[in-house]
Amino acid sequence: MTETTSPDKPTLLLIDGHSMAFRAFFALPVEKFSTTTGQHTNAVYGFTSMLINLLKQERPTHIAVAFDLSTPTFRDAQYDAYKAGRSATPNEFKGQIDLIGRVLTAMNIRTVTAEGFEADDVIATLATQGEDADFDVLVVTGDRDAFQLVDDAVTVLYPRKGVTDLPRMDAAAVEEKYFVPPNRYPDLAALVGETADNLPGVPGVGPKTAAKWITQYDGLEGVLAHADEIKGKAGEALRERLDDVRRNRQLNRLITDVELPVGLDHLGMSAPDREAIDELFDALEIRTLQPRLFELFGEEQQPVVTEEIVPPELAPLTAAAELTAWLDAAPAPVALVPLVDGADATTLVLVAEPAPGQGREDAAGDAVGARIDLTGLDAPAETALAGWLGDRAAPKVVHDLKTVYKLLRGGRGLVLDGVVDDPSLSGYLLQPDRRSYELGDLAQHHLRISIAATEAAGAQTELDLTGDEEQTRLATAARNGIVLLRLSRYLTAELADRGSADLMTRLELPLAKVLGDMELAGIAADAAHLSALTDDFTTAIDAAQREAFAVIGKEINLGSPKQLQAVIFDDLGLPKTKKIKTGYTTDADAITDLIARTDGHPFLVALLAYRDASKLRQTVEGLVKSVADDGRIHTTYVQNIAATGRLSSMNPNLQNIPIRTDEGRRIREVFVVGGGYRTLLTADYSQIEMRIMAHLSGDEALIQAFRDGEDLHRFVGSHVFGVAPEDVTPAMRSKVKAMSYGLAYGLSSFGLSKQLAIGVDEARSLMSDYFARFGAVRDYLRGIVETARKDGYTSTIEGRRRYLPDLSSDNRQLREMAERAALNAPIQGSAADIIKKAMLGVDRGIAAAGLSSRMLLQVHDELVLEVADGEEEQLTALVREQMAGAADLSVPLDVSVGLGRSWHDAAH
DNA sequence: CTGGATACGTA
DNA sequence: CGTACGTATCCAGT
Repeated sequence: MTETTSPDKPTLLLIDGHSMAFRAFFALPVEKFSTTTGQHTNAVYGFTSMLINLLKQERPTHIAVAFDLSTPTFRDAQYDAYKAGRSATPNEFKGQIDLIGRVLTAMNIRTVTAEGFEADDVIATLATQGEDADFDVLVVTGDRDAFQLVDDAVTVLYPRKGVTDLPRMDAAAVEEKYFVPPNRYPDLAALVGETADNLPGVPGVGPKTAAKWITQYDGLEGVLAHADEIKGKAGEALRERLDDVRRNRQLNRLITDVELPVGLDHLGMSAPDREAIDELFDALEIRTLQPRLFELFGEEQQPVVTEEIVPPELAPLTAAAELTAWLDAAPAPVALVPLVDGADATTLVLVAEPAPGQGREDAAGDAVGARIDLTGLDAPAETALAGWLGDRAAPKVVHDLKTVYKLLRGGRGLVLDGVVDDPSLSGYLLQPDRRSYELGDLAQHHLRISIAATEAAGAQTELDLTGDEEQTRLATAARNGIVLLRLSRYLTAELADRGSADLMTRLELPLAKVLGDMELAGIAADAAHLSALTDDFTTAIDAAQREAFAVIGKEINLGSPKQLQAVIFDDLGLPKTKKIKTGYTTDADAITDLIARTDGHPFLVALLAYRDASKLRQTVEGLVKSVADDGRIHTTYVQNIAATGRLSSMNPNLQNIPIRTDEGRRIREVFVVGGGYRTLLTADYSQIEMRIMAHLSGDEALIQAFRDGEDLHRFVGSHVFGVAPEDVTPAMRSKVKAMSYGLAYGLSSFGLSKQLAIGVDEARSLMSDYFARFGAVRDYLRGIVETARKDGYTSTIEGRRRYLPDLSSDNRQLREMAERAALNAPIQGSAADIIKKAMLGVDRGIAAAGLSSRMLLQVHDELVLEVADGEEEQLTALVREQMAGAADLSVPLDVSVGLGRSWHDAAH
């Protein structure tokens, strides 16, 4: 495979990260490598590409990448001007080092640094350790000082040009090039000098002269001792520079005994974290490298522990006595994995294994498993099972609790309780920005094990399963059960370490069941009204379309931005709007602006009317499609999508039903009270985010305003504009309102000016007046970003974290995006915490009072409930109490409640 | 058929 | 050059 490494010896690959990244940076054109967000990636790409080549060619068994630290080294202490005179690091390079670090982490390659030392010293130390342990050692660096390490075991790969041409500098190659053996290379370098390190050598002395002297006097010491014997101009120059040469030699000696946090046994090669690589390479838009990398590590070479996980035999439990006996004997907690056929759970697979320390030392074989055929249980067994499932004192672990809960409750009326962990939720609390919480992804990421089937067992729906397939499904489920238990052990410990155990067990886990109930309930839809709306909107669409076509004298697809651009900017020759990737935007803001500038161009007016109507029809049609057989619409809430802690709603999304326009609001008439219930109730928090801001900032004026029940925007307006509250005009009020909300989003004066259609100067003075009056708000917002930058994350009032690594990015766009996210996350996230607590309170309150009313929808700051006959008053009081009492802030939480037969009518 | 880009609804 | 989402459509790529 390679010419110099022996196949029987382990190979240690050591890379000087900074040096090679820098080479890569200059080898590849920076303008050709950047992401859509403007992050330059040429060094990352070049470095990673080089690394993949090296892994392929050299097949190292061990690997490390050494980096310099920005802190001074002992060399700086010895020589003020060490490395001085280097031109400043190009801006485009900064930050790519961090990204390379992230690539290495994802590849499971250790990076090594040492305070007070350079990467070279780290490499020299590891190379020496490797050599002592009888490794073949390869050093990849653009720093010639490394030549001193070369010997029979150590070879330097020194870039000739770029980062792909890496000739092997073994002892013979060094000697051929520099006329001295490797161990004397630093002697030679001391005489010749090293520009890169700002170490001037002896003028007029090049490698040839230096080598001659070194050979003649047996090393640098000899040369210095006999300096006065050396004749000629070069000898004179040497005598004038003796101190420089001694200093050079002192500085270019690499340290081979640096104390390092890692040893060789930490540096074994392992496969990359596929998911992390995918995520990172996608983000960096260097996807072409993925196949090259994964080609190196064929699936079978991934660190698959599947075969090490021996799924336990599954004891078939049918009789009540068997069931109880098994459950009594199983160590806690029990992993619960349902097998699904269609939408119905047919079999439950139960797995348990003692935690390390809980059982025997060699606990590997102690896992136990059982399966329960749900279709073949007699009444006593059914009762025993139901008792255990509903026993909150019987600890269980499941993946995707809400789905399992619905499956059992909806399909078989079995109520699940006592779930102590769900990795799809604990994984989310640990890393709310992840995009997948599939069992396999989590296992790979957190446990470094790779399971082939990431789907919960039982995703298949084939009706006629052969026996073998059935066995496979059972074995997969059993294996997933084990993974579930181990994952849960890890995640639970991590959450506890962080102090977030309560957030998990007292908020998210119980909420999953509440959401499950809401999804099962759904909300009744008025079918007749839906079709009436479809007709109305269709009429409006047709009219608008006819009008638009009449103006331009031809028929186009009004839904095609491309065709719209051609008509608006070419045919009609109207002024250009904001530039976007595909030309000029035709979004509503821009069109509205154009209408103003063209004095109401009829095509544009018709276009907006068309857009409005078709958007509404589209929404209505979506709803029509999602009405279930029970005449109700069942949305799905996703508990682990929004990085701030909010819920999201999908299939259909009931959190974006129109309300702002009269026409749109009519869609809310579709959502009505269902049979057996009296009315709908809506309850929402007023200005919850502003109240949270007042609370978190501790701004006395703002807090007092809320306590006094003032009209918030009027109050703020009176302070900002310096007028009496009653003299605040509607225009002033709306400006202040926009600004107040904008602040929580990191709004800039530019953004404010654009939104309010005022000058940037006016926007800026508006903001400074605002902050002059509400200084604590400014201090708070500033503090959030500082703290987040320091800690790496933001926190909500319930301790929910969001990690924002981009806060320290040197890419301005990325960094500023992270800063705005940091401003918003604690506010939006705290609001999410509060309404989630309120939902739990309402749910428990309803149960405790024995009411029949139920919660149906959550829309971030609003709840919609279905009220049973005669429960209006009690429920109103209960909801108010629970929502208002969900947090103890320094301001009251105002809740407004409305009743009505439809969502529209219940608004207030 | 998939995915990016665009547009737009909500809090 | 305002956060957080989900969905529909068009269109160019596979």
